[in-house]
Amino acid sequence: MTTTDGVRWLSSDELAAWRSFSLMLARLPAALEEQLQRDGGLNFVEYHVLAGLSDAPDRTMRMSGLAVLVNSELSRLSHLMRRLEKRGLVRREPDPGDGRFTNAILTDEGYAHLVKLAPGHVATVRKLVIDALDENRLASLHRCSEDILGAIDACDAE
Amino acid sequence: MTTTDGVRWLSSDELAAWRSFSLMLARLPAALEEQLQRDGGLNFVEYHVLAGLSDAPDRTMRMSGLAVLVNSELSRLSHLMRRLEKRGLVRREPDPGDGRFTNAILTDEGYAHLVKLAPGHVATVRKLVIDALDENRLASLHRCSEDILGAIDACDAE
DNA sequence: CTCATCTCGTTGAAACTTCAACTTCTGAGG
DNA sequence: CCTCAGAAGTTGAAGTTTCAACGAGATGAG
Repeated sequence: MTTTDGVRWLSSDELAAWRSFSLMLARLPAALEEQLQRDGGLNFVEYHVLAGLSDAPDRTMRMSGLAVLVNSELSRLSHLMRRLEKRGLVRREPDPGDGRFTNAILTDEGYAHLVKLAPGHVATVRKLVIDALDENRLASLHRCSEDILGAIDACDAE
Repeated sequence: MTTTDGVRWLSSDELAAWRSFSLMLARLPAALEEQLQRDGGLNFVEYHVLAGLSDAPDRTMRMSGLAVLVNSELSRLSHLMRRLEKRGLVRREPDPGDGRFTNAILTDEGYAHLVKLAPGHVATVRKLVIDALDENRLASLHRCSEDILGAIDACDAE
C-alpha cells in the first residue's frame, strides 16, 4: 500500500480515527485537570504524587521512585515538590540509611486534602471515561492502551 | 454499586483499564513530540499549526480559527506564532477587509519545512498507533474517542 | 455622529517545565 | 585509606504556557 512517493499515508478511515483520537488526547487531560484545579488547586501530576504517596508504606517514597510512578523527570518533580512543600502537603527528608536518597512524605494535611479531593476526581473519571463506554469497549480501550504502550516501548528500545 | 461512603469507586477491572489508559495518555503525546522535536524542532501544536495552514485556501487562516483547530487558547497561539514568525515559518497580517482579524499565513519556507517533516510524523503515528492495532480495534478506539469527546462536551454544557 | 459594547488579538507577569550545570553521597578499585 | 565513577537530587536560567489586563476595530442604539 505504498503510494508513489514511498510514504504510506493514512486511509480515510485511519485518518478519521486518528483525528478523533488525537483530539481526545488533547481534550481529556485538560478536562480532568480542570476539575482537579477547580476543586483542589492541583494539576494531574500533583494529584498523582499525593495519591502515590498515600498508597505507599508510611506514606513515604523516594523521589526517584515517585518520578517513575508519575512518569515525570526528577527535575520537574523536585520543583513541583518544593511548591507542594510550601503548601504543607508534603515534606522531604534525606533517607537516614543512605544519604543519596531523598524521601518524600505525605503530611496529614496532604492526606486530608487528597481524601477531600478523591471522590470528585473518581466521579469525573467515571463520567468522562468509564461510564461513557460500555463494558466491552472499556475492555477494548484497555487493550488498545496496552498495545500502544508496547509500541512505544518497542520504539524506545530502537 | 454504591459503597458505604456514597462514592462509586472503580472496580478492579475498571481501575486496571484506567491505569493503563491514563499512562498511555501521558506517554503517547511525549513520544510523538519527541519525534517532531528531534526531526523538525517543533512541538505537537506547532506542527498542527503548520499542517492546518497548509490545508487552508491560500495557506491562510484567521488566528481565532487556527486556535479552535489546534485546540488551544488565543494567547498561547499568539506567543507561539511570534516564535514561528521569528523562524520565518509563518507570517501574520491584519485582515484587509476587517481589521479586527489577523490572518496567519504559511510561508514557502514553512511549507517546505512541513513537507520535509510530514513523512516521518505519519510513520511515527503508524508505528505507535495505527499499525499497533488491528482494524477492529482501531475502529473501536475511534468510537471510544467519540464517546469520550461527547461526554466532555456534555459535561462542559453542564 | 458618538457612545457603549463586543470580539479579536496582543502583551507582560506569574507559574510551570526543560535543560544543563553542579553538589552530595556511596561503593568499587587501587 | 584514597580517589574516582556513578546515581540521586537540587538549582538557576531559559523556554513555554497561563492568566489577567489591555488596545483596537467593528457594530448597533440613541
